[in-house]
Amino acid sequence: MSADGREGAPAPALDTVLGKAVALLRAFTDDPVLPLAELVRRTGIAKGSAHRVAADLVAHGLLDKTPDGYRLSSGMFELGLRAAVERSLHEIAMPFLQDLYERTHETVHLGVADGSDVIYVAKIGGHRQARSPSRLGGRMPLHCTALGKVLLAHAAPDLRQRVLEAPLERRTPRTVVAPGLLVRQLDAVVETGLAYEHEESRLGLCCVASPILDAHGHDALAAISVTGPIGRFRPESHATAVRAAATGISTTLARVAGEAT
Amino acid sequence: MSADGREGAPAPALDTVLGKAVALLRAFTDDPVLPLAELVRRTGIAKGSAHRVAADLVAHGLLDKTPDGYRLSSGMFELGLRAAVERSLHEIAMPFLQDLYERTHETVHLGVADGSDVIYVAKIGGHRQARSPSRLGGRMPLHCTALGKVLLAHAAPDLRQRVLEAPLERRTPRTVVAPGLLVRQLDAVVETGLAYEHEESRLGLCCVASPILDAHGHDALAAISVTGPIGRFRPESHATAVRAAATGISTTLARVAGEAT
DNA sequence: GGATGTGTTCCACTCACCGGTACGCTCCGG
DNA sequence: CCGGAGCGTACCGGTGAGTGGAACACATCC
Repeated sequence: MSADGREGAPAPALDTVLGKAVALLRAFTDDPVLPLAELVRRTGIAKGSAHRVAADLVAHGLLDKTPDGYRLSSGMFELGLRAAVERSLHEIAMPFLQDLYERTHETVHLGVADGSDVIYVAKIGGHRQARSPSRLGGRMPLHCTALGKVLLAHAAPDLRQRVLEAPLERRTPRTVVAPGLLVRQLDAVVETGLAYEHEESRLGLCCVASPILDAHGHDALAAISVTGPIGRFRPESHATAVRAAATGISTTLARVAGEAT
Repeated sequence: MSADGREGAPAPALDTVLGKAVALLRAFTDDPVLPLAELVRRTGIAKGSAHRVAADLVAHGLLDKTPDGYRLSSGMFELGLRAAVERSLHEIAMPFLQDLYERTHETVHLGVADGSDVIYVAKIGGHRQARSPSRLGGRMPLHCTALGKVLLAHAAPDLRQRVLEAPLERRTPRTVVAPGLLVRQLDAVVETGLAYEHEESRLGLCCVASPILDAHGHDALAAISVTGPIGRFRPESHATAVRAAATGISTTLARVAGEAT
């Protein structure tokens, strides 16, 4: 990561044990295994403390200790999967994503917005899947993926504005970095219920996405997309299928949960 | 040696902040949202402390506070998905599970052993899926599922012995609760690389499973299964497909990671 | 050989954490 | 209308868990 725009971490707060613990857990972004020194560097916790807290986390089964560092344990994995909102979304969406995959045989994504990023909640792909930069639980900037553009288009006005005002990071030569162009695209997304991406996050990849809306049809709870290599994959030809799946999930979700939000 | 120490009863240790925090997080087993009083009841933490720690967890983005209680947040979900081992297993296995689903159109599971339970790491199912008792991140006893029997059959001798010595919980009239019979089944599993379940965890459901073995072909890192309703689903007819997928995952896994455990 | 990066242990200070106690609230049945 | 039960929240003095700097042991690499 570089200079980040992390909204999900409002306050590090390492003056308390809990703060340190969370900071340590949050330090695992891309690299799967981190040595103690790297943890100290990323979190700014004193070496002695980091050592002890990390050991405690291992004792509690949230971290594993390996010969060359620490890593998030399977206990952590298990805990995360119990998260209520994401789980019900996941369960309801899965059959639809499944259908979509069978129809297209390309990589299918389910993502939610967090801050100015999209988080990948589910990913379905076969052996010949396009080498997409997405990982389960991973993040990508909103503005450079189809999934993100859908979420951004339906986002609260202040988030949309904040993203547009900040400099748009260029991921590839084709990434949309002109705010004006992006705004026009977003408006089109709201209009059509579809967003496209042409090699804007990774060269060789393109993508269609559609929003999963709440019961009122206003806010986007999540979004789904289909991704494929630029050669064999024509996003337009799967647009209707993606949109159909998205509305299917939306209505099912609305039917199941008439109470939460 | 990978023989882990994780017991079915994870030591809470609530004499430290971190212990309390973990205890609170671990309290979320089945119910998605728990009121403070219930948390106090389950963990045994003093009300005052529970209140404060829970509030801290909310501040750190690991819990959400709703009108009627707390729940694991999406931040927790995100964190969990970053767990190294499970993620790479998940990513590698996914295409194979996908194939399996397309071939069978029945519910496909990927699970790992933890203590005397199996934890479901992945679950693929369509709209018409059998109402299985499994949930993503959920647990079931090893002895009453096909997935569990596979894992148990390849488990370290002491775990196997420990499970067999303890009384085997009866889930349905057909659950195998006789240790002698279970031993014979487990031996057959090692022999054939396949385990079956006939309405042993839930009436109306049956299941085939096969192990994902490590590079040496001894220990089971995980297992996969196909589950279907007793009426239309004949587990034997999918046995070879399941086993083929399992060995496919095993070899791919061995090829990718020659270093980690 | 020193210089640099690690992980680990030790220990006296101190402030974050503790939990009993008390208060306000909403829902009950009487 | 009122008591009581169960809930969430707030307060606060005492104290021991947590702190982090310093010192140590071990691998590398010039």
